[in-house]
Amino acid sequence: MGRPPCCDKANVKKGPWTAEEDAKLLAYTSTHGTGNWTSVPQRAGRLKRCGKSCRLRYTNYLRPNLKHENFTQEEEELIVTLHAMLGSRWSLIANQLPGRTDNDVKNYWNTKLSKKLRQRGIDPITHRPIADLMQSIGTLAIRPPPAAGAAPPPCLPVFHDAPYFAALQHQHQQQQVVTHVDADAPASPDSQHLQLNWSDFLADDAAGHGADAPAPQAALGQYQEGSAPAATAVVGGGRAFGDVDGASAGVGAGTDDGAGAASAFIDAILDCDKEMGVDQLIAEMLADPAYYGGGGGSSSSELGWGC
DNA sequence: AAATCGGGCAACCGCGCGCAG
DNA sequence: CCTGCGCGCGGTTGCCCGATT
Repeated sequence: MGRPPCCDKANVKKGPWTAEEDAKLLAYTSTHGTGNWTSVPQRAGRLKRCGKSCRLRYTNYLRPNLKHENFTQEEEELIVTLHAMLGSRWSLIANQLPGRTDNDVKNYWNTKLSKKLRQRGIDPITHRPIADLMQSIGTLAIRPPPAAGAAPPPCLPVFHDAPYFAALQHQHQQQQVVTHVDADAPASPDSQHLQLNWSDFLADDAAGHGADAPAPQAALGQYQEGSAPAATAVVGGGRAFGDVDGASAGVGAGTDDGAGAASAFIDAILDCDKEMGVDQLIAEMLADPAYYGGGGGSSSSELGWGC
C-alpha cells in the first residue's frame, strides 16, 4: 500500500551541511538536474541526508543564480508592498525577487523589515499605523447573530467568533491597507490624513533621518491616507485586492517586462482567493446587519461595530 | 580576557494538498 | 476508494558570531 518511505530516518544526518556534502549534491544536480529528491541522497554519492533536506539545501543555498548579497532598497520596497497585499506567502513574494528564496525573504522580513516598520509606528501584520490599530481595537465590538425574535444582545468587546473575526480582520485590513501610489488616480474622498513613506524608513539607516534622503525612484509601498496630491489606490472594497492593473504597475516597477508578469501573478492570486470564496465570504459578512449594521460600509466607522 | 547578550541565518518541523500504488 | 508518501510551504528552532559589559 502506498510508496516506500523516502529514507531511513534513523540513519539520516541532521545539522549543518559540510563542503563535501555540498559538492556531492551540486555535482549530482548539475548533471542530472532536480526532481525525484527521494533518490538524490543515494544517487548523489551516498549522502546520509533525507531527500527533503537535500531539496532545502539546494533551493536555499546551492541553486544557481542565487543572490547572496544584501537586499537592495528596491527589493525591500517590493517585499513590503507584496507583504501588504499577500501577507506571509513568502514563496509568492520570493517569486517576484530573482535570485532570492522564500527563506531569504522570510528571514529578512522577520529580522529587519518588521522591526523597521514597528519602529516607525506601522504594524507589520496589517500595515496600518499602530495608533490607528489601537483605536480600532478600542472601539471594536462584534455582536453574535441575534436569535429570531430575541432582543439584540449587549455589545461586548469580546471576539467570540474566531472565524468571523478572522474574516473581519481580513476584510478590514484589505480596506485600509495602501499598497501603492498611482499619481493618475483620483484621491479617495473619504480617506483620512496621514502620510508615511516607506522610503523614509530605508533612508534612516544611512542618514539617521528620512528628511535628508533623496526621493526614491519608485514610490512603492507608500503608506498614505488622505487627499494628498499623489492619489492612492486602496485595496479592497468588495474585491480581494482592489485595482489589479494599478497594483501590477507598482509591483513591476523597475523592470521592462515586470508589469506584465506581475499582473499575471496578481491575477493568479485573485483567482485563487476567488476560488476559495474569500470575496464571497466578505460580501456575505458585509451584507449581514447582525454583524456590521449592513450596507457594506467601507470604513470602520460605518461598519457598526461600536456601541 | 571572559562572560553575556542579541541579531542573523541555515536548517528543521509540521501541515496541507496532490497523487501513486 | 483508501492509504500513505512526495512535495511545497510557512513557522520555528538552534547555532554561530559580533557587540557589549
